[in-house]
Amino acid sequence: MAHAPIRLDQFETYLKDHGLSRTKPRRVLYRALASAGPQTAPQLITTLGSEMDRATVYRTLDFFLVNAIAVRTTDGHVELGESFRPHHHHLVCTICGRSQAVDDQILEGALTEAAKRQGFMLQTHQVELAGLCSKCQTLSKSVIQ
Amino acid sequence: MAHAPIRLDQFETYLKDHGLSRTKPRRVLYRALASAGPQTAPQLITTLGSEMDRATVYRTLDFFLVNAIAVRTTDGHVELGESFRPHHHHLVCTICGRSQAVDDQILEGALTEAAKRQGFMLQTHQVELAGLCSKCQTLSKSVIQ
DNA sequence: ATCTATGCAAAGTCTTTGCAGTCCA
DNA sequence: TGGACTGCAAAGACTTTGCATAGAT
Repeated sequence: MAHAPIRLDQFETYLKDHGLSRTKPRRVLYRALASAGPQTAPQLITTLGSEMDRATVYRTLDFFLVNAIAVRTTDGHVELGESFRPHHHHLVCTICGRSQAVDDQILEGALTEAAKRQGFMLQTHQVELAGLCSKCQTLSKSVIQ
Repeated sequence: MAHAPIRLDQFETYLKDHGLSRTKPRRVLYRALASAGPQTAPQLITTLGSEMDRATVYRTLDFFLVNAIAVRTTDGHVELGESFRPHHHHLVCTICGRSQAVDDQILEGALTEAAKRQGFMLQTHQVELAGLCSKCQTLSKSVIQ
């Protein structure tokens, strides 16, 4: 999964502007989410175990969620909020749980048009897609046949 | 939370048509989800603990998810899938709060195509749109100018 | 009759919590 | 310095797994 450059200074500014403490664990977790995308707590613990305690991962995750620095996705992963990454939606595989980002201008346009057909001027939207990824499509076929 | 009548026969038919076993625990879990709406595994275990084993709750939940009988929501709850409750999206006006249903085949097609572009076969989706309804667009213009 | 699903019980993970020490503003 | 944050360690909650039995087609 490709990601935009890590805007660590944007994060620091955000904390400062909101009167929140800037600590090492918060920076570490922010970098992890910015560079590796949506992850679960256990995944982050595995990756960051040497840099911060498990309890701190959970507490910092809660802190991020409460302060809108991150959001939870349909499949239980956590990712940076809208302010810290480009706008996109999710596509989750219902079998293997793999999740990938959708950044699709055609889809964005379709949403705007659909709203317009009903007389609305679209301001915001949330979209969650779920289905079978290419790998699981193949696997389920071979099982069924 | 108000819910549509429990279509247990629809569920039975679905299982039969897909060559899946119809068992008591599956019926119990289905009724629980149909009558009480989205719930977490622990909640279901508390409620149904006397009727089925914890392990069975988890296994049946997985079974429901894999077979698209249920889906997972953003906050980690599980609810019945599209086939077992009316499909609809919402369009909410951010000023007057008026909400209307969206039943737009073009939009549905656009979602399917967007998933396909990433190699996914779309099974379910959730869409929430928000913006200004025609009336409030007019009103806000007259206020601004 | 065969194959699948369930219950039981135990093991394995994940998450939360209390407290003492450390770091930030 | 004072208050907030972190690490450590233990407790608690959640989820998964193996195996024998019961149930479904």
